[in-house]
Amino acid sequence: MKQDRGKEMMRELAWFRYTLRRFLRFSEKAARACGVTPQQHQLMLGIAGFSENGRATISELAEFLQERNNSVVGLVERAADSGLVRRSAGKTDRRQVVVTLTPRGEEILATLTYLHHDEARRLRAGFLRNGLRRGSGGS
Amino acid sequence: MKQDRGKEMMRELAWFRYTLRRFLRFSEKAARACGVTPQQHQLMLGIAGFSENGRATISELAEFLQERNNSVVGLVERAADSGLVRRSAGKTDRRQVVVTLTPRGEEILATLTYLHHDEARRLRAGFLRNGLRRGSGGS
DNA sequence: GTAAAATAGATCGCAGTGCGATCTAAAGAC
DNA sequence: GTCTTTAGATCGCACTGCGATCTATTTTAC
Repeated sequence: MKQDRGKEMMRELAWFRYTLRRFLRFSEKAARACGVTPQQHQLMLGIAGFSENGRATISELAEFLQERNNSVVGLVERAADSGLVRRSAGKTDRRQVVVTLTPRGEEILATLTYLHHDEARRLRAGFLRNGLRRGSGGS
Repeated sequence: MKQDRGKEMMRELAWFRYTLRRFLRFSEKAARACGVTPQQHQLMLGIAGFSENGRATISELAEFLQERNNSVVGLVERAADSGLVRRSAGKTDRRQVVVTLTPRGEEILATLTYLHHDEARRLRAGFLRNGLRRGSGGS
């Protein structure tokens, strides 16, 4: 019946989101344990892992974080105040602001990356195992 | 060198989180397009997909949403005001509050579930393809 | 049985944070 | 040169999740 089909989709999605949230809580907790906010952690990850050379503009970070431009401005400012990142004017385009990590930021990010790697792998392995069984519910 | 190993982990994690965020934004946008907040959507998903029989307590929903008890109380109240869910006292344990979906809530959730299914499947397939290549870096 | 401890929610005020609207400055179009 | 576009910055606001605290019910201890 159609009801069961929809019900099965909901169970699948619910499990998926629940697993996702548990991972995100783990991540937040890890960040705070390292003395930074979760947002600051993601900001640093964007600088080091999303851009090519470890330098990112506000707009690039906004894309990575899927946030509005102005939200990132404030985030970067607070991270700079905390000594995690550094801001410098762009060379070719002086409108741009290039954000890089400080040594302290690099150190904290390295720790967090190490902490996250296993957990993220587990998460994805879980998705692989349980998430793509198309057998349940018949074709 | 160890630096490259850490860098590779960061790129992997950054890509992972970026993909995740894009999915979450998609989900939020879909929810709002259906006239509910993203939180209300997740609440409804918890009621229908996390519990066994379509009835969930505040505590169960708090576990599903990975939030504090009191946060869920407010969320449920607003969802009830919007006519999405209904609250009733527990039979066996009168401390408990059992939350169920209204017909309108069911309808909206069904629409959202349908919208999400393909997207979630794509997401997980992407994780499967790109996320688990352990070849890079060898072992 | 009754008293104490534990549990499920509810209430209150607060802080963080992301957003819309608006503004400035630099770059590009013509 | 002027006009338009783009990259950020500034401001106030609204939402929402949390900690602390409180009430009501259930369970445990005796």
